[in-house]
Amino acid sequence: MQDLIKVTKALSDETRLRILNLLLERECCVCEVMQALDISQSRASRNLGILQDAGFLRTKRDGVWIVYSVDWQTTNRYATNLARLLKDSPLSSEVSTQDKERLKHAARVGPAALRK
Amino acid sequence: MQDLIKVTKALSDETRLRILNLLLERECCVCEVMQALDISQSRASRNLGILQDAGFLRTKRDGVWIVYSVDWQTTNRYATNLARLLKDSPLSSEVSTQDKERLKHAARVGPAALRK
DNA sequence: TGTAGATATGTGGAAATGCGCATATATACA
DNA sequence: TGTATATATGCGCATTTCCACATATCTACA
Repeated sequence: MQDLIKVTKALSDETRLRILNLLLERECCVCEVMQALDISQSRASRNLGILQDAGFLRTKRDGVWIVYSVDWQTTNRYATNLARLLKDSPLSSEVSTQDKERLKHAARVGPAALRK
Repeated sequence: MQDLIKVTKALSDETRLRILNLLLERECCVCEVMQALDISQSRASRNLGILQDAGFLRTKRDGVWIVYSVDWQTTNRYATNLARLLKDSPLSSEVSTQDKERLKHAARVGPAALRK
């Protein structure tokens, strides 16, 4: 039961829904998520962490960057089911369209560079 | 997107998860839910309302009682998917087992009678 | 038509959540 | 081995959520 609660709680937030929706398109590092959703670094990092803790995401290091991607091998079966549901019918709202558009132009450049 | 948030938010609470899990067994009036989960009347009513608002439940009147049941005809497709997911693999925790056990012995008797 | 009783809802308070800001951590690369 | 920089996290504040208690509503049935 706690597994299911964790999963639904993770998805019951607009920011995290947008992030998962984005990562279903392609894997991203934190700084790309920041740019795509136009949110702060701590906000991106924290919400990615919550999605990962719920079993939706996994990480790998790529040079300087931590790359998050959807974890289809997760042990939380509910997460797999929900991720598939969202993949089969992606968000179609104005916001999520913009997210994906901004992702196209996002550079793999960290917060330090973005501040300038 | 808001539909999906509403649905996941509705399920991200233990009380409501227990209620939906219960109603997947059989329809119930509010007083039966109170008894099965051993919760207060206002708590039962409010959470049933939230589940209904999210698209999971529908109601019908049966004499003095309002009977809640899973709405498989809901317009919120996410609700149908989640309800099916939960139906296919019901909660198996200690708590939910007790809920179903208490439901067996629940009488269709209102709060007034239960207070005595 | 009155009323008992089942259900819904207003309210206040405690706890949880989400965020920005500042700072800590950790690692790639010189 | 030092350091620049990407990511994680402690903290305080504002907002939301959840509950119990009390009260309102609404309808079946006398």
